[in-house]
Amino acid sequence: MLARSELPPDTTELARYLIGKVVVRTTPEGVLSGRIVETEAYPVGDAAGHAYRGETARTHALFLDRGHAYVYLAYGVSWMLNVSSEAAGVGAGVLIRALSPLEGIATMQRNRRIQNLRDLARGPGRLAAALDIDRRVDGIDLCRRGPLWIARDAGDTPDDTPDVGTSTRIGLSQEAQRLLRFYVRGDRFVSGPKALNR
DNA sequence: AGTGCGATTGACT
DNA sequence: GTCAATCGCACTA
Repeated sequence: MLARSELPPDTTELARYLIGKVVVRTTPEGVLSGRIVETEAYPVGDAAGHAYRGETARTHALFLDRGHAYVYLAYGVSWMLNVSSEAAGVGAGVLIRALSPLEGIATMQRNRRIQNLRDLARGPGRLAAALDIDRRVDGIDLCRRGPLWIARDAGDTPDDTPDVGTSTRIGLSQEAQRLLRFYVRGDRFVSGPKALNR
């Protein structure tokens, strides 16, 4: 499990820091997990961020201390998993965009109703569906063991650092030019157009 | 109360 | 490559 004190207290640094960490979901079906291979930062003052116009019922979790889950429904279709990223009362977050599946792959395949490993958790809505994430886990503390938390892979070593690329964020009409997306170069579980993944 | 549109996806050409 | 699905905000009146 990650201690809150080790999370960089800055949204953009946290987005970079979370690459390579592991999202763990515990359900009655068993443990589901995947390594984070793609994130996006939505820092303070970002017009594309949900916290930009202040706290509302929906965005409450973005204003919790860093390391809490903010989960919302996009386009009425897909759930999005974010990690709150600043001090309590300050609204900002990191969107988790893709996972490399680790544990519980058969259950994820059932949750997604597909077999193809590459498409299981490649994209924010897909990863939420694979891990059975929805509003039930909104506001959960990801720095405590529970239904949803973030871990460091047991196999990680300091010299095992992935090659992380930076690009513009995906699907935005505002603040579209800012380089706030982070991804593992060459990883087949990263989403987005080829041009953004060099 | 009505409107516009979004941090997406899957089906289809 | 195009496009509809589907829902809940945020905003206007």
